[in-house]
Amino acid sequence: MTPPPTAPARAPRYWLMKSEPDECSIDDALAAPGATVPWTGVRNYQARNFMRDDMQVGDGVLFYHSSCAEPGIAGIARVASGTRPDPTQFDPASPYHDPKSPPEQPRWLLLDVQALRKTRLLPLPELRSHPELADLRVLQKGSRLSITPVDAAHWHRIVALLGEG
DNA sequence: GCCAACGTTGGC
DNA sequence: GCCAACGTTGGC
Repeated sequence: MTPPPTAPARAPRYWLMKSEPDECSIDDALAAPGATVPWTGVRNYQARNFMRDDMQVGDGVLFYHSSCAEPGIAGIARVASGTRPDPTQFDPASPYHDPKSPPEQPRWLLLDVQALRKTRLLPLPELRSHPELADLRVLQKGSRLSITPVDAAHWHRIVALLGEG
């Protein structure tokens, strides 16, 4: 078997990405040039590895507001680039500064996320009210991961709940 | 502000 | 490699 001349496009994957609206809300993302923001500040190896190994341009993103008065899904976005080093890790003035990250081998990565549209807010309690979403990662007890994979079935259900299905 | 859950660090 | 201590996350 010879490999195909171009890599076959894999099925799109889906992700939930948490953002504190005080730092970057869905409105902030939509207002950015090209509605695209560099996803800075990921400082967790599992989340970094998702970006590096599993996320591809075009993947669907549920834009989630966390650490705020009304946590929940606030918009739809897409992965808009591959990964590159997150410059904030080398900035002593940044809260994301990591003095232990070797510049010749950066520890932390980011990718671009393009906001597609703001949706109604789908609050956490409403997500929890749907039994078919019970194993959504963000609903698990103690779930702190800022980037989590979302099953296609969950994605389609949530998009429908957002009134876009 | 509280606190449960989690990830990381570092002594051994 | 173990594991206690610590710092952080994030809903409430």
